[in-house]
Amino acid sequence: MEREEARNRPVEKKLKVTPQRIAILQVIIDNKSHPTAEGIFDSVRETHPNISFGTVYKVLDTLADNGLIKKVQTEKDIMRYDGVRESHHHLYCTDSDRIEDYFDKDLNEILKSYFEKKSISNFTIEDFKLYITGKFTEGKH
Amino acid sequence: MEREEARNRPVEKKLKVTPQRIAILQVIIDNKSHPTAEGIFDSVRETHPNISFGTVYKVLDTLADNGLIKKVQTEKDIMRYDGVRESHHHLYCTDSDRIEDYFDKDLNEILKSYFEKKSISNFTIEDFKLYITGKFTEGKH
DNA sequence: TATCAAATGATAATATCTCTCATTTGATAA
DNA sequence: TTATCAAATGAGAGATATTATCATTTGATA
Repeated sequence: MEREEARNRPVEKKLKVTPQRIAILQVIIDNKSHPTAEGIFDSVRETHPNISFGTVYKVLDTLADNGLIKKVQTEKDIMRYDGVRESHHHLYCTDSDRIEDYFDKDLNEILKSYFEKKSISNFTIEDFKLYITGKFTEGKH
Repeated sequence: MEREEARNRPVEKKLKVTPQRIAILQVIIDNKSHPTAEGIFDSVRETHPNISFGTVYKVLDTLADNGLIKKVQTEKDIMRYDGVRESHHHLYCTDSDRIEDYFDKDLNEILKSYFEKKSISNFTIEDFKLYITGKFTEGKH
């Protein structure tokens, strides 16, 4: 699934399409659970046993700098990475360290129109994201 | 200013009121710019030359665990701390590493009523915060 | 003012992430 | 297809933020 995607994203930004970048992007795109650099490293190692940690960090930085993936902060001091590029919000569980994406077009509209009317002095808004903290309840979670 | 505050907060949670805790809280409450652990350490050292880094981290963790201060994530992998306890949002500058508090009661109301009507499946909301990214423009910033 | 759980200070250890640089490689054009 | 070269990689050292350990000290309570 999404085989093309991992190859196409670097091209968009005129970045070299290396096997390492494809593999790393593939992991992030397939894995919806916001993996850490270490998790990505472990996964990529399965198919690229020689890739180094330094490369993983550099690729992640490059991809994030070019907006091809997003860095996500956690309560802990570990970065996580998100391959979803459409505007979305995050659900943070206060029990576990889990983060889930939250898509809500209505909410996006409300926020967008709110800040079209109301500007913040001395600040130009580029983007906003809602961090919703709480607890996952029963069910599949 | 706010001299009592730093003494009272630990009492609320039945934490021991130690000089180190008072000093650290004082720095965070006085300093509106979301200081780092290092910045806090440096400030506190001026009045408590023997305090250790480990103590600063432990106090910060204890205070944050008890909700007396808040941990704030940055794009970098450094934690920052916020002494403001009333509900507020954050402005992130994409140029500098600066974070500013953003208070907006109207926005809080809109979000609150939105999520009263619309629930998220399998998730119980405890709190939400809007992370607004953009750039500080001319003026005092 | 005696007691003791809790907090502190000193220091070592861990973990995440960055840097350096020699080598390799993807993209471009001859 | 092949030559060229800027850019990317791998290996390993290094930097920095944070945590752990533990003997000593201290704040709160009785």
